[in-house]
Amino acid sequence: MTVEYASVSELLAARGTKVQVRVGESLFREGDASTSVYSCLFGRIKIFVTTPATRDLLLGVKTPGQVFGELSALDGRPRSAGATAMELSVVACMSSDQFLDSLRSAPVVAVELLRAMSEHLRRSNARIGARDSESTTVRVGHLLVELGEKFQRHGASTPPMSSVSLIAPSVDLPISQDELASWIGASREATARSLAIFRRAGAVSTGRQRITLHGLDRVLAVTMEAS
Amino acid sequence: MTVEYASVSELLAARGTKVQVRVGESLFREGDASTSVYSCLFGRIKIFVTTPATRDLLLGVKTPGQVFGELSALDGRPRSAGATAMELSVVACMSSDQFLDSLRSAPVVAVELLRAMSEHLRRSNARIGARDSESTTVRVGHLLVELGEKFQRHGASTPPMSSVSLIAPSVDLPISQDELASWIGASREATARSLAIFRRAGAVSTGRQRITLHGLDRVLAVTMEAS
DNA sequence: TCCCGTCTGTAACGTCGATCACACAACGGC
DNA sequence: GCCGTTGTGTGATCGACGTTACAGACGGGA
Repeated sequence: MTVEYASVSELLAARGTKVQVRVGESLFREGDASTSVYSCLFGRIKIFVTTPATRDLLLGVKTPGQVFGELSALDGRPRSAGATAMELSVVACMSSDQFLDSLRSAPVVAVELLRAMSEHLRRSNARIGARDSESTTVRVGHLLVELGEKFQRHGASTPPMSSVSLIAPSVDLPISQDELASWIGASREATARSLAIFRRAGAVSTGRQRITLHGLDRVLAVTMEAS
Repeated sequence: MTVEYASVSELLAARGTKVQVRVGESLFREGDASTSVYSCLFGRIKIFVTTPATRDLLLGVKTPGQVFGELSALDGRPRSAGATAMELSVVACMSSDQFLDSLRSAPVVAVELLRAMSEHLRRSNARIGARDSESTTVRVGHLLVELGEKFQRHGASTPPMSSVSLIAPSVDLPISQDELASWIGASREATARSLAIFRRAGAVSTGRQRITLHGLDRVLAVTMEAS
């Protein structure tokens, strides 16, 4: 007899195999034939496609409670994207067969997964629309806010330096400009130029492998006025 | 007692309400609160988002047997895209509630829908990747091939004019350059220039509201050499 | 500590495509 | 048939971004 779960992440947390992954370690790569499904329990996993030569393009960042790798588990086709740990993480995984059995015996979980995939599809479609009509600066701004939200939740944020920081707490993003650039599909130089705009506006500070956001609202404000 | 169906389209074909839609008629628009789910029984339905002003961006074309409008039915959020008939069509529709009940009582259908949505997600992600690395001409070529495949299946193709046509049958696309341009997210002028390349290569003929493909393989060949 | 590799920051230049501008063809209404 | 409207085809200009190039900063290893 099986216990009832409300979502795929609960199912995986309870019945999946726990695996620890180190920074930069890859769970699977684009084109792989593996069909396991994963759930992030701790840490951050980046999902990306490798487009022309060696350029990655960020599709999303998985944080605790989020499921990934479900596409190949559902249709049996090769991985459409790669998954790599951005920091020390713990994931739960399960074989495609066991996963599909669970879905068939627990329709509630299947419907919950359908809802989660709806969100993905909405995001992807919105991104397709945004691609054409937004400048590099706007795309940089959106990505910074998105990453900022992901990182401020469980991440180590900078201690407040003044009373202003209480209103707009700083968030450190431990990523290089190269990474940032490839994620939004722009050159590193264009990304650096855009970052300079945010820096001059006081919305971010930049350093080696580090981008500090001085309040997501301020970043968003600069993004907006760059229309 | 409910009959067992193998897929959502079968379910809708058997239990949904049939509706006829005329050319240009809209089933729902982006932002609408409706939550019905649809299946195309006959004809072609285009799915699109409206980005900045009055520009549409094509997300897909639904042909008989394909389901659409399922995102809002699954998560209850507003329509993320619009649906309009490209020609006289017949669709089957069902309320969100009845749809969700059916999924819960028929896990096989839910899993089948999950597989279909996996495909959508793969397509969307591939498109995000393609956006950055492909020129207008290449994007035009891909769209022409995609539309050509959709239209040659059930569409009225031009009668063969020579023995060559047997190898490379012509397909008529009844669309304007304006539409084509907005679908790939380019200006009409840039699209017209790209079409000129295909025309000079003999891969297509162009006319008023009409693009005739002289063999999908030839279109693809020109697309390739435009790398 | 020194040195080299990696990362950041910026400038110069070329190119693709958006925008503007205009000529012409096709179709529709009168 | 005549003319207004809509759609096609193409040239000119301009801006944003990719590319190339280089200078300086930081960090790790010998």
